Amino acid sequence: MVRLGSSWQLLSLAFTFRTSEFRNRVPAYQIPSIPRSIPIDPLPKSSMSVPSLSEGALLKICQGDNVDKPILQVLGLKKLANQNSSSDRYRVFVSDGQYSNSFSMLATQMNDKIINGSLVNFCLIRANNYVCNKSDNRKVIILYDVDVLTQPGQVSSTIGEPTTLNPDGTVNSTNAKKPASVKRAAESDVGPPMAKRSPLTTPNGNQSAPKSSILDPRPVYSSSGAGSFDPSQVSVHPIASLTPYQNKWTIKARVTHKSDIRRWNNSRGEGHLFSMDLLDESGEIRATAFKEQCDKYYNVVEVGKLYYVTSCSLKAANKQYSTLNNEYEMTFRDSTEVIPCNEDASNIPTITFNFVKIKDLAAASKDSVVDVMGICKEALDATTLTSQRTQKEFTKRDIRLVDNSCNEVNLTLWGQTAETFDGANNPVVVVKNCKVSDYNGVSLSALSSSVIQINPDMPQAHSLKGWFESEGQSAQTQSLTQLGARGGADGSIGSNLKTLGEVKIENLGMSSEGKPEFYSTSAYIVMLQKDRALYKACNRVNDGKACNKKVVDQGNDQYRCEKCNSQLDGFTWRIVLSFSIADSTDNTWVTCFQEQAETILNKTAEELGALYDQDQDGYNKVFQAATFKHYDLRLSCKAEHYNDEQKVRHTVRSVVPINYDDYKQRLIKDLESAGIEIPDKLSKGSYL
DNA sequence: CCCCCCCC
Repeated sequence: MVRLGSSWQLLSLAFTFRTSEFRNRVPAYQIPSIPRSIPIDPLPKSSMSVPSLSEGALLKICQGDNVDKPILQVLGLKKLANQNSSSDRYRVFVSDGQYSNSFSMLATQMNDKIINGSLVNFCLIRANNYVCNKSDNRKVIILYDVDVLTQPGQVSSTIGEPTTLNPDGTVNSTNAKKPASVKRAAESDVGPPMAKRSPLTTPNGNQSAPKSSILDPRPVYSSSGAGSFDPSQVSVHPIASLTPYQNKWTIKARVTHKSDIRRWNNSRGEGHLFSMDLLDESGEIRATAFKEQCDKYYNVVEVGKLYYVTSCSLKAANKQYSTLNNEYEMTFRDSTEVIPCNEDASNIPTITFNFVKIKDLAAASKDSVVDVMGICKEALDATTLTSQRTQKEFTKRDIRLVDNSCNEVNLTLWGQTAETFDGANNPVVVVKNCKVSDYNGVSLSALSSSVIQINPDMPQAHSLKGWFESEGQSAQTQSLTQLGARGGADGSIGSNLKTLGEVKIENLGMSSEGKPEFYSTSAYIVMLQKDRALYKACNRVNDGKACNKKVVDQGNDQYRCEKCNSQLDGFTWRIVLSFSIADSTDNTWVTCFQEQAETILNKTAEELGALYDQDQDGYNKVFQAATFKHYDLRLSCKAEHYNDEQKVRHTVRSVVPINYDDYKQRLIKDLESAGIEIPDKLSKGSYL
């Protein structure tokens, strides 16, 4: 009964389909899942009657005709091998009673109908929304929205004797039935007027399709004919159907994001590029234009507008750098064209937001990507910094957002966005795709993929503005971003709280190349390196900043600083302290500098230098006294190379004597979450 | 062919 050829597997390899879920940008409180109980589609009142199939619909669809809501029978379902996709995909064998087609796919948002048992073999469906896509030489029908018209078991056999369509959507002359009933596209009375045929646009010959009058493929726009673009000649493909294996296609999509032009210069060469995000009914994809294409199209493309885009190269998207819901990304090539589209755009979605209330950011996991809307309560000035890591200069600006959850959060803007931001008159700021960071508690950081809108004309924005003007600006609010809230500069125990054993097991600091990772811990100092703890430093002040680089003692009260390239009469003592910290799980050697070292040794660098010169015994006692003290520490760690060997260096960023109230509360919580009951005699209540 | 998103 169900005819499953070996091509099932082939198709599953060539075909990819993505869900409309936004993967990789799912905070902890928003876990996508398939609902467990889904109501079965409402049935017609006369539930025992079986509607007629739309005979011939599948052939028409494969020829490009638009058949309105055809009624089809499901003859088979096959779950495809899950290729790292977040959701199962089903291939459907469908029949219209006259023809059957084994190259149909069920959009994943329809999966619930299979899971709840309503979409079963032999059932009848109405395809409310579908597309027919040409993938290589195959016609693939994607069923976006179907209603199941029969109850399970109501129909238990194949209706009619359908002829299987060829993979390319054609039918062989020997088994073609009732061809007269199949109208030519141009004569069709359903759907929009179709394009005229041209012999030049039938590229694939008719080897497998002798009955050419019926079986000619639809005209396909050829980008080789410069300036020949005619939207009416074009078969528009859904973004979700694009794969690297197709050469010629056109999408009709809205630009939801456009990056600045960025320049690069590395070992592989130099150049410049911009990228944009494209959205249609079926999905989204990022497109990048390099060099000539960047110059050609940067000014053509406007955010929010619709374009036909043709013939880019597709390659696997690097999910590390994109939160877009697509396995692929596009690269412009010479033959790519981007043509503004002024047609009706009602079916092309506009950018959508999935706003998270500021209050709820406290529960969002670090590095998740969220959309936020808030009133800009304050905008600090833009400042210029130099990255320690890359030595590149960049601009940043912190702004403070508040919403009607009466919570505030800092959002950091970067680069051009930071420079041009205008926070005057408390604008509504909408930001799509910003990163949740644990800096100073909870804060937000814009990404290059962030879309920022100021005072957008949206109902929620107007209502937020109204709230702020009427009550918000004088309301009692609380900020999630504050020093010390979670791992702040005051050293209070903070976010990313780890035991030393966890830090090692998790290889903290090893993953992100050269970029420090921060963590907090409570530990004892068990051993200090007292030799080489001091160095003589350059005391020159340049631009208000001390040089502090190590100087060479010339022996005649003269010191040489290579950094400043100068001879000095004096120096200042500075401390670089190495010590080992331990908790019940492990121990770690860490480094700390001047300020934190002075806290730990309870001496200033100058005092310690004097002891070093004049009182060896006193110097040693300073280190003895510092041993076996218990601290709350904030550390950063990153991998560094020491001749071929990779080691993680841990640096103390802040240190305060342990807060035992906090510490015992954490221990009690840990014990309880491990399922251990706290005996009553410990009067837990007094601790919590 | 980029892939930086920086601050502690």
